[in-house]
Amino acid sequence: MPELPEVEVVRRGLAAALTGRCIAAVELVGRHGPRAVRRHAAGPADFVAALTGRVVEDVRRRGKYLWWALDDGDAVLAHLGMSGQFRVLTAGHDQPQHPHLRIRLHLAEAPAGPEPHPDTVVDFLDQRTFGGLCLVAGGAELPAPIAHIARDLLDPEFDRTLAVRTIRRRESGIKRVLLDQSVISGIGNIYADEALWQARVHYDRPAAGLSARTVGSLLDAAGDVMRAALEAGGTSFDALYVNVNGQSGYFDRSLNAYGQAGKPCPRCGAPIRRERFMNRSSFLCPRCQPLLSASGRGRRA
DNA sequence: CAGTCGCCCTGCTGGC
DNA sequence: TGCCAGCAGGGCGACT
Repeated sequence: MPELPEVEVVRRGLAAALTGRCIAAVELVGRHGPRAVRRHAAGPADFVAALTGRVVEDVRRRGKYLWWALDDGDAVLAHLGMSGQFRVLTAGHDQPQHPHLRIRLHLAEAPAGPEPHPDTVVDFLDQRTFGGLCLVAGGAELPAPIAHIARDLLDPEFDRTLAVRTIRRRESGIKRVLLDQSVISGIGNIYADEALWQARVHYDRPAAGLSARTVGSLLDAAGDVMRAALEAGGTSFDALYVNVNGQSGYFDRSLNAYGQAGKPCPRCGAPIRRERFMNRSSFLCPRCQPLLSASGRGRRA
């Protein structure tokens, strides 16, 4: 469930722990350790060897991806998938290993000293194993595997006018388009439903049939809700999303539609409904978010 | 080429 | 009590 706000919380935590540090040692842990680096084409052993001794210069993010810019221009690209977590441990990491631990990095102060920093470890945990890391040559600015991902709503260079135009050219339902990371990145199921609720738009309205003004307000709503979620430390329903210190965010208390089936719409009081769409759940207010606009406006050919 | 769909995976929950 | 279906769902590859 990590979407943009959750990944940004993680990025900030990793930046504080990794920037200016050297990766002194890399462990792939257990049966699923190698799986966590499956996107590294040269294989698990190469990943470990290639990463060891590298110095992290910066931690960057686009949409739901984050990457560590290394001082030689390469990058370590990471995606949390459904359940990936980074944990920074500065002391006491001799406790029993977490069952979902896949990768453990031992840090040292840069320039690389002969001894690993005794107390600083970065762990990658992943229950459902959809996430993972890989090393991308020359990827510090923007790793090639994610070059097709569009800028996200919190990117200073995000082009709202361009995004509105792109969305309105798509022959598909609006939620499908919002979830398409090549159109705008960072939005997942939770924030898509929240933005649609905020803008009073049904998830299956054809994107091409929406006015530029409606699409604009939808983007603004998505940006607003993700900024608010970021301030709240992200959305946590369970133990699957936490920050690098293992703490939950509390934005789930502020959700208006997602996960609220049966509860009254905070705006009009009608019960929020859960429907299946794209093999996922969609939550909406049937009164505020009608599939057909009130005027009927049937543009049937 | 744009759009759609199935699959990857683990762990928890609910029904019988 | 135990078993299994269903659910959670981001992203990619394979189709139409």
